[in-house]
Amino acid sequence: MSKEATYTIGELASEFDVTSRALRLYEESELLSPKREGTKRIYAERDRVRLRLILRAKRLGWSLAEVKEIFDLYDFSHGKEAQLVLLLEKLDERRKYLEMQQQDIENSLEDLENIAANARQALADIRAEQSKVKAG
Amino acid sequence: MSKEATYTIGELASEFDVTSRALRLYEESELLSPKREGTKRIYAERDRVRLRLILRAKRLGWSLAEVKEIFDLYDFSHGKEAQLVLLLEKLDERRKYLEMQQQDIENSLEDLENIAANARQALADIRAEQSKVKAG
DNA sequence: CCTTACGTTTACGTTAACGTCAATAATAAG
DNA sequence: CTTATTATTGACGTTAACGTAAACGTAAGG
Repeated sequence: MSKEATYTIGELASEFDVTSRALRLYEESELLSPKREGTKRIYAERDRVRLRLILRAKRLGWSLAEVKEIFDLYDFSHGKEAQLVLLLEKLDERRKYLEMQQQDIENSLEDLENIAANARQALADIRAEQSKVKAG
Repeated sequence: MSKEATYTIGELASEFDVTSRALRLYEESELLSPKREGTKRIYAERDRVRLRLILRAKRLGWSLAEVKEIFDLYDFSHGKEAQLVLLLEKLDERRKYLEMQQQDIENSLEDLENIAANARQALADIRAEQSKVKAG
């Protein structure tokens, strides 16, 4: 009996801090599929979940087309063997890329930390020198 | 005495699997600064290192402008206190974003693995059904 | 009834990161 | 010397992911 929660475009936009223009683009790109109430878009929980996924994917550098590919494979995978095989292949491909990114991030964090350590040392040196001058 | 290794644009391009057009763009964007030998670009080890960093950053979704910001801060940080403080702030900002991406990747990997597990199960079911039919 | 808020479609503008010529030069190989 | 190969500088084209503005509809509140 519990009617699922629904959202207007404005609500979703402000919750996820995106513009309604973006939400309309995601719909045009077939990533979201809100119902209509007259002319107005009504987003369901499913759309909200997908929006969260879209934005996470974007933070990792995915294009909308890449997100759509996974969504589509997932949506159409119920049944056919060939589709399932294809889905598994694509998932594996994505997994490998994510693991590469994981390594990239670790390396980046190391590099940043090394630079930061040097900078902190240089800063400490400068400040020590300034105290000496003041005290001298 | 050891003269450092140098590279032509073609060599670097093929080593990193990018086009020479991209290398020229990175130079125009002030990310690389090859010397010239007449009119031809001569890349040094420093450029090669930076190119590696650029490409890694790109895999993580950075824009060229973001890469340049860090390069510049790093290059100009030797000396001034204010610059060092700014550098440390930016590094910390980047670190936080990288950590968010790390979390995003973990979540993504979990999601992909769940989908894959379901797909493998569905595939196994289909194949078991097919064997039954053949055998029956 | 008028305003305010929120929504709609249509359509042109913008930025980043290259791709893709074209015309030309320098250099190496046969 | 001729021919590839590799390079150069323009300069225009392209795609993605929105931004932005115009012109309009609708529903609520005072």
